[in-house]
Amino acid sequence: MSTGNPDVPPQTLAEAKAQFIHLWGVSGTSWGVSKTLAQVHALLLVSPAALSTEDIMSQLTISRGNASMTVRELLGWGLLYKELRPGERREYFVAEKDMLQVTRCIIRARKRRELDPMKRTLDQLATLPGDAADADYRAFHTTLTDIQQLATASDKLLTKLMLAERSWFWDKFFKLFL
Amino acid sequence: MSTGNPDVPPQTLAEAKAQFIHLWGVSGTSWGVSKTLAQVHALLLVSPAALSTEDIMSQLTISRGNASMTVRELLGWGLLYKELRPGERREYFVAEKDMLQVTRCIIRARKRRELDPMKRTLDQLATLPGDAADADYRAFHTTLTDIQQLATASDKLLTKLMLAERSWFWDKFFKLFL
DNA sequence: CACAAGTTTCAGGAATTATTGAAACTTGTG
DNA sequence: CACAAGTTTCAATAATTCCTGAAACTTGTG
Repeated sequence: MSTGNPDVPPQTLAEAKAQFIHLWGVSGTSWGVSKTLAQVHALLLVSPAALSTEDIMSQLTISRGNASMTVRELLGWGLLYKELRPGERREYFVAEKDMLQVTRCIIRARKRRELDPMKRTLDQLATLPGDAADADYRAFHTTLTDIQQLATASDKLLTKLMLAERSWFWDKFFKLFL
Repeated sequence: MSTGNPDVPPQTLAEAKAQFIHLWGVSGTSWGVSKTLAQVHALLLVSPAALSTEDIMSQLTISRGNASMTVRELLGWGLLYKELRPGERREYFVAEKDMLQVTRCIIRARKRRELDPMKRTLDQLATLPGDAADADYRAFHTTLTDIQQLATASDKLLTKLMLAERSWFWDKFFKLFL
């Protein structure tokens, strides 16, 4: 599979797929997700059929170890499903294709890994007692309280998005905001 | 300044500051922002007074070059202001402390750098013509259209947040969602 | 139980990204 | 204009993160 050179309008489906996989890899990278993880996800997002580890390895030219670990991680995020075929030992994987579900999975995973621990630390830091006459203390305390507030608001918003009904989601997200 | 070891409840303001700076650095890293950038930002967020490059270097134990480049980048994001003191050549920097503004700056910068280019590529890929009877093409086209739709919705939401009045922001963000 | 087919693990190497530090540059001043 | 005080640049290096590949493991089968 080619490099997916961007900015050249794709002529064939294979080119377009390669460009999409490349795009997803680059985007992932700039949001702290490893290139391979994003690319395996992209590959499966545009595959109508389930793919085996073997398929993934060869289509993305990555090692067996990398493919295996990456697939397991995506399963952990809830972005992939195993497809077991009777009489075959080999495992196949399909991506969750519903972008609302995909969004929910990503929000859930990142909230759990990053936002929640961060909030715990902030809570602890914000309680530090101190001298209200000390400018240093006041600056620290005010900033921490403000950040805490923002973190709490984000948390609640994300939780709501995560649990929302599809209809609620589109109602609010579209009618209200756009 | 110490390492900011987390999970140990801070006893002094200096410890708490160090922990906050550490936290911000770690969080930045997992969202694709360099540790130093996040830490310089954190340092200035909790400093009541403006700091010079010299101050930043010594408080975070980083090199002059690193401090200079980082400060410039934060200025570019709109997260820092220069403070010039009459009769002094040295430049001082203050952080934007209003977390709503901070949020807007971050949204603006990341939208411009990541979301916008991505949307352009998606638009191009989604227009690829093809055979509706081909499962491969259908999978590609459907996924791309869905992602495009999500990207457009996010774009609009972020734009609205970015430009919103403070009152609108809190009204919607709190009353409606939480 | 020996083997085949497939999966997982992980130490070490490769690739990427961040940081340093010294030299070049700018700018105000006597 | 020479100097001092400060800032920026960037090639070299350090640190981090990612990926490979081979060995160990698992599991179904004759």
